[in-house]
Amino acid sequence: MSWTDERVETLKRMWNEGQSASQIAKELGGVTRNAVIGKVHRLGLSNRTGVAPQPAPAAPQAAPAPAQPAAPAAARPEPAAAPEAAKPAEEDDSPIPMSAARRAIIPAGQPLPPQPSANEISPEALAKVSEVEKGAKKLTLMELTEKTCKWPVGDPATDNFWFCGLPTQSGKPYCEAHVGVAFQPMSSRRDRRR
DNA sequence: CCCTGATTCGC
DNA sequence: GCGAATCAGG
Repeated sequence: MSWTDERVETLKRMWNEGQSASQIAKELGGVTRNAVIGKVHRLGLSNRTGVAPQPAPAAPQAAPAPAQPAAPAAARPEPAAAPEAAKPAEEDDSPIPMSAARRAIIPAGQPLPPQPSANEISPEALAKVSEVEKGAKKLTLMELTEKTCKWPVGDPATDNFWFCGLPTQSGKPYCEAHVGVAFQPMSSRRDRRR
């Protein structure tokens, strides 16, 4: 397999969606996670943040060059992300707008099984879950394995029901995001690494 | 042991 | 440019 434009595009999209290299490799097929990571580096997008920080290579500018109003060079707005024409089919692609993903998921009345005894779950975790569910594999009961997140989504009495299916982090039954809401430590633990 | 990304280096 | 092997970490 080779890196066709299409495959590279998928790679970029998934990488920016926060998918892991192994997941991307699985999706693309014919490549290993190493290949994916290697490509990611070659493309120079190891940093998943949408906007490149740009280490300000600005020249020291010894002399401010007073005279000569010069042209309105001004600051470079940095085009940043292009509008990206929406794809016809395919799922909706959101660049992780943490702020917007703050709706009340878990509307009262819905049969949410592992309903955490505690009523307050970290908003971060909730946001992450709603995010993750958009990209869930939507597995059926039979498709679950020890490595797939078993978090149920939707109403079991309707067709709108599936299991998350994303990779479990370790020996847990859920993916990282769902572990976050499934197991709430005795005391709210605050630790943000990375 | 499962996984993650990062780096190296022969091809 | 590519990616397996390896490294470093959770």
